[in-house]
Amino acid sequence: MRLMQRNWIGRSRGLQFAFSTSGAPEGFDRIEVYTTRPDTLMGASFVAVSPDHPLARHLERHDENVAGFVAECRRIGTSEEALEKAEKKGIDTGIRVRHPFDEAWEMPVYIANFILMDYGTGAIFGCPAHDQRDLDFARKYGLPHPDVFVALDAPEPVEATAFVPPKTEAVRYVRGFAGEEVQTGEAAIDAAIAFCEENSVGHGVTQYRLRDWGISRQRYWGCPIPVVHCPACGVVPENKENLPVELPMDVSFDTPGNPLERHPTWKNCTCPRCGGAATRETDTMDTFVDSSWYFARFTAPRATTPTDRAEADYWMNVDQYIGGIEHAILHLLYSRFFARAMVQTGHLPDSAKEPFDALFTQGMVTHEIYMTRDGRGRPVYHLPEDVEEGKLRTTGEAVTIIPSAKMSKSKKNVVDPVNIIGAFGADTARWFVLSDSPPERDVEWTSAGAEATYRHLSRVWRLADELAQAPEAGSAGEDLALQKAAHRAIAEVTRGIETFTFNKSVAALYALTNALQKSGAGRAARAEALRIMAQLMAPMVPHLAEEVWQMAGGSGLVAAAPWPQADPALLVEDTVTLPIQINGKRRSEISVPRDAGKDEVERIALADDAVIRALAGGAPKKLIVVPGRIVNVVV
RNA sequence: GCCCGAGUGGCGGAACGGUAGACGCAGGGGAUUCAAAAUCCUCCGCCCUAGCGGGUGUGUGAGUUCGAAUCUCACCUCGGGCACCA
Repeated sequence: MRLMQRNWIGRSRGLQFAFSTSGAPEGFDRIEVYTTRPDTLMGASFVAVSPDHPLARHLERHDENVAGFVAECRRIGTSEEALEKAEKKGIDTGIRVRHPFDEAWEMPVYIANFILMDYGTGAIFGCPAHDQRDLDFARKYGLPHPDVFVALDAPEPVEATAFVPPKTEAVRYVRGFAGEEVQTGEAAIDAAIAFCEENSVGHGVTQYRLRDWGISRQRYWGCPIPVVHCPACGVVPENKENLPVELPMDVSFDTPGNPLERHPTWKNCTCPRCGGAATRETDTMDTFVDSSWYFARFTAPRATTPTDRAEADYWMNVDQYIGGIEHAILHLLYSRFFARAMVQTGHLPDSAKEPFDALFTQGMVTHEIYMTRDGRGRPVYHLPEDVEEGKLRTTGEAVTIIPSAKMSKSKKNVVDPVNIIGAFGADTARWFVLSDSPPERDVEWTSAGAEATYRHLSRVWRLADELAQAPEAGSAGEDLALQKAAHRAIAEVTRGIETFTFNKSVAALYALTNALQKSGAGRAARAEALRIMAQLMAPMVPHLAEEVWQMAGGSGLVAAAPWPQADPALLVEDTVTLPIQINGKRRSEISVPRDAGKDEVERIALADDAVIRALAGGAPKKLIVVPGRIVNVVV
């Protein structure tokens, strides 16, 4: 998670410096470049700038060839996929630069299609030996590719494949200029930056990758952006007393597009500055803007200011964030950013700089997608409940089944638990949803088994109902056995809830139900076990739990009763069954007292039939006894 | 291409390096019933065996260990993210 965010932010440390030029137009006597590998400066063979670089823009106006090339780059440049497949191309500007360490060393300046204007300075120096893109480019245009460093074990010069070892790996520098001859890339980079700073060649720079942080969307569903477009004053912010600008309710979605665009009374307004006729911004904010700070707002939902500091101080932080992995680098990152800003503006306490104390990443619920096509061949999606055996319920038309994907309203592959609730009740629906899959995993939705869940809950109710018929007193042994089972359930259900493995909690409750059903315990012991069961299942099946609680003699509401505590003394067994392995394979098992010493376990194990057979009179080569766990005999 | 994550019965899934498959679903057999529903009992990874029992088995291949689903390395498949970032 943190790694994904780190990659997204794209922090890098490098060197920024300038090449001095010759033959360049006025105002371009220096070209600033940025590199994360300043240690490869002696392997430079060309300089390349982005088609959007000021130099390229300048040349575009004076040179037909350049204009043609740049236009071509822009044409391809729109689609990311095209960009990926596009060949590395460039055009020689005729301009030359001098190497910062050697006045006599000249290199050509290209405009190249693979250089991005919005990262670094929009200009690079190419080091073909240690960058595949640069190497492809250099080979295409017949430029040299001198090695800067070689592998320690196989010092071969670079040919078709650039030599790019991890920065943590030590290599031998053959054209180094700072630091040791043999050093890691990391060390060399640090040494190179230090060297360049000392010699006033350049300075170290930490870069962040900038990505699309635009917040506006052309749609109705979102907070209006409180900005007014005035023909006289231009773009004007709405006055504070008019905030918030609220969405109009009387909109229709009959025609495609943003309804705000064609809403006359909302769209037309007066300019907050000059009072003249103006129009509102019809773009709205993406929902991530709201979701990035709603948890802070929730601490004081009726406050007239964004937050109430006393309330925020009291309630923040968020104890537990639960969300899908798709939020990892979007919502979670934006929220952290917002929280930092809100700490600085005084809306949140300092401790909320990181607003979430814990994160649980839940899986997605998936379902098949059912599709037909309309008269014009456009896809039409259908709800699962409208489809039966591959055909539409209404018309009998066959549907195309698209493999399972995350549920989405637009694809209509959503299911509503309302069917289960209608047939079996809310308790069954909740238990069913929690029972099988651990929540961090993706699950294919199926309602198969809902009925079985209902049968199980009925069985629990029946067990409570039959309590009166149980014998007044059971044997002490049976009573104790049931008590132990109940306390084991307390331990397991509690652990399951605390670790979000609700499926394991449910499994433990099944086990307790089975134990109760088979038990010969007396009425008091059964009632106690039932009360514990009611408490343990209350979070999952609150209605049934209250009933069972009452039937078993609980007082008040089970929801108000304190969570039961497992008695450690009841969690241990007096005798344990130990598996016996012979050469690591399970061959037998023995029963020993819980507190049996190693010697005693050994003695019992060596008396076991299977062990005697395996040893055939000889002595074991080795005997491993892990108390309470296992015995392994090596022969 | 790079970076994460996951691969266990027919299915959902359990297993601090210590009896693989808990618990559930589906399925088989039986009891009860005139019959059914409901309920209860029982079996249930695969192969061999009449049975007792044996072999084999956690994506594939190696390794560490007395012992590996679990740890290490390589590979395969699937899912997700990023993707010319100098």
